[in-house]
Amino acid sequence: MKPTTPAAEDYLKTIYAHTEWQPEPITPKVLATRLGIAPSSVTEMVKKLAAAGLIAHVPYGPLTLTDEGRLRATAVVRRHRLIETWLVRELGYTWDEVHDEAEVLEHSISDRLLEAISTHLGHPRADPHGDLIPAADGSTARVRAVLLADAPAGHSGTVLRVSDRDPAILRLLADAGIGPGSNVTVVDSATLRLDAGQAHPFSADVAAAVWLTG
Amino acid sequence: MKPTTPAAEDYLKTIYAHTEWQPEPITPKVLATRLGIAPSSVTEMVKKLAAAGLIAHVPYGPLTLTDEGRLRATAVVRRHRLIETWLVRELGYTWDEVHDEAEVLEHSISDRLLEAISTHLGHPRADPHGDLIPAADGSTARVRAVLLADAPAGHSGTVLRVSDRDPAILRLLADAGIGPGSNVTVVDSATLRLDAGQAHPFSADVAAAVWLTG
DNA sequence: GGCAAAGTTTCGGGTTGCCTAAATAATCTG
DNA sequence: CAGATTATTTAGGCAACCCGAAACTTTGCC
Ligand SMILES: [Fe+2]
Ligand SMILES: [Fe+2]
Ligand SMILES: [Fe+2]
Ligand SMILES: [Fe+2]
Repeated sequence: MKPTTPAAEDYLKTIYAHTEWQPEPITPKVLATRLGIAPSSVTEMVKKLAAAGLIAHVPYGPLTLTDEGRLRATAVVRRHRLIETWLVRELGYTWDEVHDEAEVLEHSISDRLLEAISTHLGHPRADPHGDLIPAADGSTARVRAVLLADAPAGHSGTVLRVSDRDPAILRLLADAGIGPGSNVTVVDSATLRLDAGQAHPFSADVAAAVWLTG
Repeated sequence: MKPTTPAAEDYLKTIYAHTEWQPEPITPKVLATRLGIAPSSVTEMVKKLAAAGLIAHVPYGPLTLTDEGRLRATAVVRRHRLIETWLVRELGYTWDEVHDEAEVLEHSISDRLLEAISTHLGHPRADPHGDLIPAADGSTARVRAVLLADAPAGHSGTVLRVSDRDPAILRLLADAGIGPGSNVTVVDSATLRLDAGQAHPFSADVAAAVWLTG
């Protein structure tokens, strides 16, 4: 089967990522927005990916990965998250600085290097943001999680994951001492209590980026 | 000034590398061969690089770097060699395995990551093959060296550098225990004595890859 | 049901970087 | 120094990705 190009890898990864924490498949419009390109460009690439058997697509319908497509996607995600973990653990990066670097390197490193890094790190299961790292065979654990925005007042849980899409949110949370593993209680729709200690107000943006145990 | 593409970086790097251990500037034909592409492709890219002020070129003449071009080239060489050093020192690669990986990564890592790696390694001055690593400002030390093929019988010296172009040669030398820092004596045009110890026959290919102190 | 808005695709273009084949310039050789 | 060889450039094409504008579906709403 034909090797995937960096551009194709980004399409597959983004299609995959969209269903990682919610069920609905992605549409071309949303995909175009996420990738920062024109919808017409998506149509074109979608045709190629469908022809290559990596995605299923009926005209005007949503985009879903085939088994082969999902395998390719998780391979990219594995690269991305291992690179992020490595940058934080070995090279002094903070969790808000690693995403962009990983975005590039995920398309460049060889399988050999990837596994060397994984071994070097002791085969971590999650990246600095709490995202699970798929295994080399593509298998991924599934975790039940509740978006902070959807958590009722009084809900108590552990922070599982923070989306790394917005570095500013990551810096904000780091300053508050909140990250994966933190035990928190939702005081009200805009306030969080950390470890039965200090209360922190939070914005809607933050609420849409933080995931807690159910 | 316009950022360089991976392809352009490879052109500049290869033009630079050609004059690193010998004076004659490279010709389009040789450059095409080194890059593994057609001569006409070189003509095309050369026009762009000349227009960008990175190389000097008169039709049917040789290719030489401008100051700006040399700066860009040494930046790529710095990346390449730091990556090679990092792979060997931190990730268990042997010196014959690193070149191809570095060939890709040199175009992908950010300045930030490059300097983090350099710091992590304690700012090494040479890569695993003995090639000097240019400083961040582009400055490079110059070393007088003699190609083993040009060394007279009886010549004694230290191995300064082994070309990493042919991994087989690197494996051969590693097996013989010969590398940068080894003290050797040229017995005759096909035999080398290591540290006044064991004698090793060597081929013309090896003789063209090993550089000794003068 | 009918129509406007939103989403998707088609179409014509543009850039980068590569190719082969053919033309042209430079160099070598007898 | 002329013909042959080699190097270089020109010309025409191709694949990967991207774009905007226009056409065409689908959806949402009165
Ligand atoms: Fe990320
Ligand atoms: Fe992440
Ligand atoms: Fe190398
Ligand atoms: Fe090297």
